Amino acid sequence: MNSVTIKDVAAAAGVSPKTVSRVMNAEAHVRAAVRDHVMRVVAELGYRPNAHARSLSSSRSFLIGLFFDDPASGYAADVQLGAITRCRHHGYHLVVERIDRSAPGWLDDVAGSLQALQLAGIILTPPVCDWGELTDLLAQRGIPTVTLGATAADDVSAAVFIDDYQAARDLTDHLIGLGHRDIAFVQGIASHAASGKRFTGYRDAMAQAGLTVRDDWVQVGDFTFRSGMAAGDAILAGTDRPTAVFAANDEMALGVLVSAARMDIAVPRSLSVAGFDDAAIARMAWPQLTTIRQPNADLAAAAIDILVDPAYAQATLRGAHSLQLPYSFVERSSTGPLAD
Amino acid sequence: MNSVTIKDVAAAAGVSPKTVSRVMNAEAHVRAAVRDHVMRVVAELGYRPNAHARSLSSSRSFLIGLFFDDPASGYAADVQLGAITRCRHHGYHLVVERIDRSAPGWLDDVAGSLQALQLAGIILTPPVCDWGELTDLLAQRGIPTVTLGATAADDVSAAVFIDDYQAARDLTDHLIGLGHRDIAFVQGIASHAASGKRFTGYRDAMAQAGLTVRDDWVQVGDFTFRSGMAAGDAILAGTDRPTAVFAANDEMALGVLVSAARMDIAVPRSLSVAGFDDAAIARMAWPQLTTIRQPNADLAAAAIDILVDPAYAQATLRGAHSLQLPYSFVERSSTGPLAD
DNA sequence: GCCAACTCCGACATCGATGTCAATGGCCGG
DNA sequence: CCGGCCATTGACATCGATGTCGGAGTTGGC
Repeated sequence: MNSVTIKDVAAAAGVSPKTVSRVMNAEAHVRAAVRDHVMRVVAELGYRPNAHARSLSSSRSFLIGLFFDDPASGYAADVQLGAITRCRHHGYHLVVERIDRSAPGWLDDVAGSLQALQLAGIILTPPVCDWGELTDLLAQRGIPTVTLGATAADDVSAAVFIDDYQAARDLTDHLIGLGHRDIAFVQGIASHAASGKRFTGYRDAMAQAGLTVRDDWVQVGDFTFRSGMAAGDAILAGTDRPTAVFAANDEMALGVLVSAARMDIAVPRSLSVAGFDDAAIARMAWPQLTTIRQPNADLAAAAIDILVDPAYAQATLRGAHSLQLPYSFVERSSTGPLAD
Repeated sequence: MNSVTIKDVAAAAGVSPKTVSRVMNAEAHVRAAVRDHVMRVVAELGYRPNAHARSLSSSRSFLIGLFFDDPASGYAADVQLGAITRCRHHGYHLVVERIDRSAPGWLDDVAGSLQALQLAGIILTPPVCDWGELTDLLAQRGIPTVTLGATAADDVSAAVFIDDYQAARDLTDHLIGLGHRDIAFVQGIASHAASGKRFTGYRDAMAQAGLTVRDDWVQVGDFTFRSGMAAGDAILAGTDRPTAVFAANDEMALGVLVSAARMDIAVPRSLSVAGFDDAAIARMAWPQLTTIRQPNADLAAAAIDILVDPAYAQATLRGAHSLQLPYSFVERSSTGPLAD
C-alpha cells in the first residue's frame, strides 16, 4: 500500500525530486555520477513512477487503447498478444475497449472514455476503423491512431497492413495451378475494406487465367462460421458445383468444410477449400486449412511502435507512417488437385 | 485537447469545484436543485472526470487488471468480453496484462506495473491464479483479487467458478447412459486446479457405474489442440480401443476428433467424443462437440461486480465473497450410442 | 580578467481531482 | 430569544509527478 514515491527516492539519494525525475526520464544535464547513484537507489527501493501522476503533470499517459467490435474473435486474440507484449517493452499498458455501435449513445461513451483515460494512442481494428463518426472524433481530439489492416486511406492516421489484394491473387493462383477451373468465393462483410481487396484479388486472378466467375458461386458472408456454412450450403448444393472454394477468412472456410462434410463431399479429394488469416483454428480442423498467414501479432506490435514514437504524435501527415508487412502462403491439406 | 475540467463546470454552474465533485460522486448533502443544475451543466459541457486525477487524489483508480498467461486462447476471449462489458457498466476500464513466467524478472515487472497503475482490482485466470509468488505479492499489497475458475482455496481472495467436479460427472454419466463402458479421458495440465476436479468427477462417475478406468486410457495433455491429438493417437491406436473419449477441454477434444478422422474412425458412429468449456470452436467442428458450457463471460462479469464492490476491498475474509455459477450440459452430435 | 554560454540542479507552481475542515444558515426545542 | 444540531457549501491542502525558471558553478574566447 505505502508505495515508494519520488520523494522517498530523492530523500534517500540526497537529491531533489526533480533530479530523480530527470534520471527516470533519461533527460540530459545530469552528471553521470549522480545518475548512477540515483539509479542505484531506485533499484534498491524498487521505485516505479506512478503512471497517474505522470499523466497528470505531463499530459502524456502510458495507456494505449485497443478498440474492438468483437473482442471474442480469434483475430482479436492474436492482435492482443502482439500489442501487449510490445506495450510492456515500451513501458506502456493496454486498455481494451469494446465499441458497440448498436448501443445508444455509444459515441458519447467513447468520448467519455477518451477524456477520462487520456489515452496516449489508439489501435483501431476492423471494422471499427471504418466507422466514420469514430475516426472523426479521434481526429478532432488529435489522438494518435493507427489502423490495423486495410484502410479507407486518409492521411489522418497511419495504418499497418498486408497486401490483401496480392495475397488473394496468390491463393487463387495456387488453386488454378492445381488444375481448378471452377472456383467459388465466399466474401466477408462488404464494409470491411479488406473484403473488397480480397475479392478483387480473386476476381483478377480468375480473369487473368481466362476463367469465369459465376455469380451464384460468389456468396456473401459476414466472417462468421455460421455464414460460411450457409455459403457452403448454397454453393455446394446441386450436382453442378465448383471444385474449389476460397473463403475470405478461416472461420468461414471452416463453415464450408463442415457444409461439405455434411454432404459427404471429400476434401481435398473432391473439393479444395482455402481460407485467409491463418487463425489458430485453421490448424484445428480436418483437413487442416490452406490459407494466407496474416501476421496479426506483428502487425499489432508495429502499430504500438508507431504510437509510442513521439514523432508520430506531432506529425501532420500521419499517413506517411503507414507500413506494409509481408504475408505468407501456407499450404496445408485442405487443397489439392482433383482426384476423381 | 483542451478538455473540460471540473473548474470549467464549476465556473459555468456558479458553484465550487468541490460541489461539482460531490455531484459527480453522488455524495449526500447537496441540495436537489443544485445537483440538478450541476448535472445539466455537466451534460451541456460534456464533462468527464479525468481518471488519473481522480486516482491520484482519492487513491482509488478506475482500472481493473485482467491477468493472463495466454491471452490468445479462446477461453481468454470470452472472459474478456464479459469483463469489458461489465467494467463499462461500472465506469471502470480493463487493462489486460500478460504474465509470462518464463521471462526473467517477471515478478518485478508485475510489481512495477502494480505500483505504476494502482489497479483497483485484479482478475486472475488459470493458470496464473495458481502461481504462488504472484498471489503472495498481491496479498501483500492488499490489492483486491478475484480468481476465475477452480481455486486453490484460501481466504485471501474470492473466486468465481462452476462445479467442475459435478459437471464432469454429469458428462461421464451421459456417456455411460448412452451405453458406453470403455471411456477414455484426456487430462489437462495437472497444476490447473480444474484439471484435478474434472478428472475426479470422471473417475467417480466411472466407479459408481462399476466401470474400470484403464491407465493407458487416461492421457495427460496440456489443454492444447496438439496435445489432444497426441492423446487421441495414443488412445485410439490398436484394435482394443475405447468407444468414447472425454477430454478436459474443447481444444483437446478437437484434437481427438482429428486424430479419429485420420484413422477413419467415424464419430459418433464408432466413437463418441466430448469436451468441456463450450468454446466457440466447439461449434466449428464436424461433428459439433457435446460439451459442458462454462459461462465464461458471466463468470468474468461476476468477478468484476465483486471487485468494484467497496465492501470487498475492506473485507478481511474475502473468500466469503466467492460465488458458484451454474454450468449446463450441451448435447451436440459428437456423442451418441454405438452403432456398429 | 571579463563576459557570454553552457552544464547541472533545485525551488516552486501546476496538472485535475478529492479529503479535511471550517463557515454559513436554517430549524428545532426549551 | 438563545444555543445546539445538522444540512449545505467552499477554501485550502494534497496526491505524485513534471514544467518553468533561475541560480551556482565551469568553460572558453578575446
